[in-house]
Amino acid sequence: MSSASSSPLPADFYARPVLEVAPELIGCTLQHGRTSGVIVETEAYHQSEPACHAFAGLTPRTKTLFGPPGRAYVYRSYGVHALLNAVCEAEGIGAAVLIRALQPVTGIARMRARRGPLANRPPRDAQLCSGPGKLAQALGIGLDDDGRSLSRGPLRILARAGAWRDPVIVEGERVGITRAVELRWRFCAGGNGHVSRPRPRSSLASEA
DNA sequence: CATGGGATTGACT
DNA sequence: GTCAATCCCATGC
Repeated sequence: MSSASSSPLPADFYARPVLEVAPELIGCTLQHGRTSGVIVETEAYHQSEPACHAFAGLTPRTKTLFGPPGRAYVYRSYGVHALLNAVCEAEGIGAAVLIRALQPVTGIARMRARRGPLANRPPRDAQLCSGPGKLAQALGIGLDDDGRSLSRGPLRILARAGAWRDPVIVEGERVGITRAVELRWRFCAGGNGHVSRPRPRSSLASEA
């Protein structure tokens, strides 16, 4: 019937320029155990620009970032939140796509339980995964997942399917960084209500 | 060994 | 709009 189950993206999908991969991940499904959601917001990072962790070179923290493509790079932000990235380009090059927001699909009750009572206030589902720290908490992704494959095992990203086969994508500037702020390396699903703030400026005229 | 910064979130003015 | 919480790790003495 209409619920087409799609396949995990192979490692080769990620072995390309990070600026190609980042927009193509919009509409794909991130799955961890029984919880999953459609990716509606991403950002690209590359060792050539100073907002990327790899800019300073290979360190213990960024070991995974320089490793083979198609794996998860998970690190702690502000001492509080776990952030999930998909490692891209060839091994030895530090590049990754930060997964910033999901539209929840399965395991929503479990996501609400993990996120706590704050996420149980309306608009509930719009706030469940509307940020990189939020989605990691909702899906139970932690530092333990650093280095894991995104093609095999409990943590996977599945190819676009169904209504998400050809999404409208809006570009904008990356969020929460202090350097290379002018690069428009943020990609969002156009008009989607599950994107994090600030919502990107759409090129479409304002609606009546 | 001490210090400072950071790809965030939630609470508050 | 502002601001603190909180931990990993890069840097420097």
